[in-house]
Amino acid sequence: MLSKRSQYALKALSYLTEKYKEGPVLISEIARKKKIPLKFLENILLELKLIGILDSKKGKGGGYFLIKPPSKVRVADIIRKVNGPIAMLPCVSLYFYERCKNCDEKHCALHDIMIEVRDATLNILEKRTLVDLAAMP
Amino acid sequence: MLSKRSQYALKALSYLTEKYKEGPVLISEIARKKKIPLKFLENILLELKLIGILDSKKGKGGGYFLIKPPSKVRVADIIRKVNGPIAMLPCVSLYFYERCKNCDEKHCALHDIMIEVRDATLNILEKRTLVDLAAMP
DNA sequence: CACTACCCTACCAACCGGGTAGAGTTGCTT
DNA sequence: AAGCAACTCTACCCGGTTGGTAGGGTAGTG
Repeated sequence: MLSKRSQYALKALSYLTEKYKEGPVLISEIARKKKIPLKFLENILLELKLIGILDSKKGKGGGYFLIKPPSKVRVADIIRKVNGPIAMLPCVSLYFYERCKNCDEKHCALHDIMIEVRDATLNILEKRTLVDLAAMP
Repeated sequence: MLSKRSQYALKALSYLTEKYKEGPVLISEIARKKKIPLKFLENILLELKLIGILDSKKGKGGGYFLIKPPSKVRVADIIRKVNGPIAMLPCVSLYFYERCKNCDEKHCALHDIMIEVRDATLNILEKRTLVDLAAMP
């Protein structure tokens, strides 16, 4: 499961994508519309800014906004940065790889299965961007 | 990512599958061979017994053993019982479903993407059993 | 009797999912 | 130019869970 933090981050980003052309959006507006605890969201948006996905403007008329066009931001990358590895095991992660101490990867059946799962997942998440998240009928 | 607990559980079960015909296996043997902290493993095996995957025998010649043929135990079910939901969001989980407070599932693009991911994952994990975990060359 | 699973307590460090207070920056108004 | 309101930003605190380490006691079985 994605952490609450990651779930909220995705929800917030999808809202910011909808409002992409309308300039800065208030934290409080996002919190209200997406039903996210205000102070927690504040913290999450700050992280997304440090990561380089969002930027913010202080003072009246301020708020948060996407720094890049939504079509350039992949869902897989957001999840990796906010939640961590997408793979189920460290020894099959592409971006967070760690060697397995208790098995030989060449002869580990668990390893093979989890690589399959990882590839199937990435095949979906790396093709999707924020644009796909905001596609509302 | 799977929790350490789940990773250890899978490793332990794959070892018990290899030794399926040889009777009870000592906790200490599993811990040594799979490099799992002994006391932590003790706790994990106990849970697997309560869940109904293992049984144990005390005294000399005792230990833990599989209660069912390895071919009857699906990897997906082990993960669900030890780790929890396989899906990335509660609102797309089959066995741990929770309604989404901040979106309408019929019009939520995130929801749709995560259902795709879930199905791709389950398509692999529900076909695999312990037999596949122990397949060593 | 020795062996082994079982069960309990206590401790620790780090992270998660929040809550609360207040300081700092900016823009608008007067 | 001053002041206020609208905002972000920073910091600290809480209870619970994760992933251990360590130790000891109990009970069933060959």
